[in-house]
Amino acid sequence: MKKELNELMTEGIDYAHQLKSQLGSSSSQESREHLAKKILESYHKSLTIMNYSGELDQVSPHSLGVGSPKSDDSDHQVPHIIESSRKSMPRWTQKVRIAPGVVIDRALDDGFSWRKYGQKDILGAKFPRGYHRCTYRKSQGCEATKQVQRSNEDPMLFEVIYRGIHTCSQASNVSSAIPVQVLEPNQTQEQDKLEIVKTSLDTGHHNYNHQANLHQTLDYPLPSTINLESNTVMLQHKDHKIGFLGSTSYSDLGTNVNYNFLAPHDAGSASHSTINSPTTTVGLESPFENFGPSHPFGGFGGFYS
DNA sequence: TTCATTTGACCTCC
DNA sequence: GGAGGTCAAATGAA
Repeated sequence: MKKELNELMTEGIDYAHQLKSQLGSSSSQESREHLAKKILESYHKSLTIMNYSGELDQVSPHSLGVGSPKSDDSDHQVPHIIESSRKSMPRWTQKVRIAPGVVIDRALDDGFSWRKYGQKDILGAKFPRGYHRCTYRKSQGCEATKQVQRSNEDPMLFEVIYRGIHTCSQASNVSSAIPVQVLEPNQTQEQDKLEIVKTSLDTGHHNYNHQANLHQTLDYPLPSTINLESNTVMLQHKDHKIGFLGSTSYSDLGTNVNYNFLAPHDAGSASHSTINSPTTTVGLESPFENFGPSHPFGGFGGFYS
């Protein structure tokens, strides 16, 4: 299995190099897309293998309430489990900078529909924190929530804390749950994996027009081509056991590419629920879906989900 | 009429 | 006891 993994990763790197070399040439868009697709396939397979290495079983999808969201009894069977596992719910943070003139609601639109259920003044914060939950919480038992906090220093900067994974029908329409991953210092194995993926993705990004005004607090630079105001995602977990769980997407000339990668450990629930696919455990979407300008990814900063 | 937002009260955790 | 998070009634918008 290790050998197979190695080969797949190496294959991905090869394709990435090919893609990189083509970026400077006049090769066709199709050719580049084909290579990018190959890269994604390689990593998709690799991550699938990694996910099946056993570590994911620590947390079953059901235990996190991401079983069939349309189950009639979902509201009744899961609650106590959710209650006890709320702390271990996947949590990540995204920072969104609003450009002047941009409607805040639109800028913060991540493709999911949220219902605000509370607002609270936070100690030391100039602005109140808004509490939102998935609109389909009642009807589909979706436990995803988010908190929106405006920055003290920069009123145009919003910190959005997501908790839980969407299990509602939106999850299959809005492909990825998490945009880009920032690794914590003590993450090693997963970091290596991500680095490889990142390297590949970077090669594909460099040829894109730069319109992004990225505000970054990332440990590594984001591809400078992501078409969004800003994004920062940190997957947090108390015991740091969670691997990495993230995705990125970018757009170029109408072609939007969305990556969604996922590693072992506690991220298991997300891998199942993010895309609602019974046959896929790695949240890797078809990389070349075309989204119209009205698509969530085509909106605000182009992505997230 | 339905659905979303607001907001004070209540609950939970540290 | 205090701060953060959630509930739920009241209110508003479509």
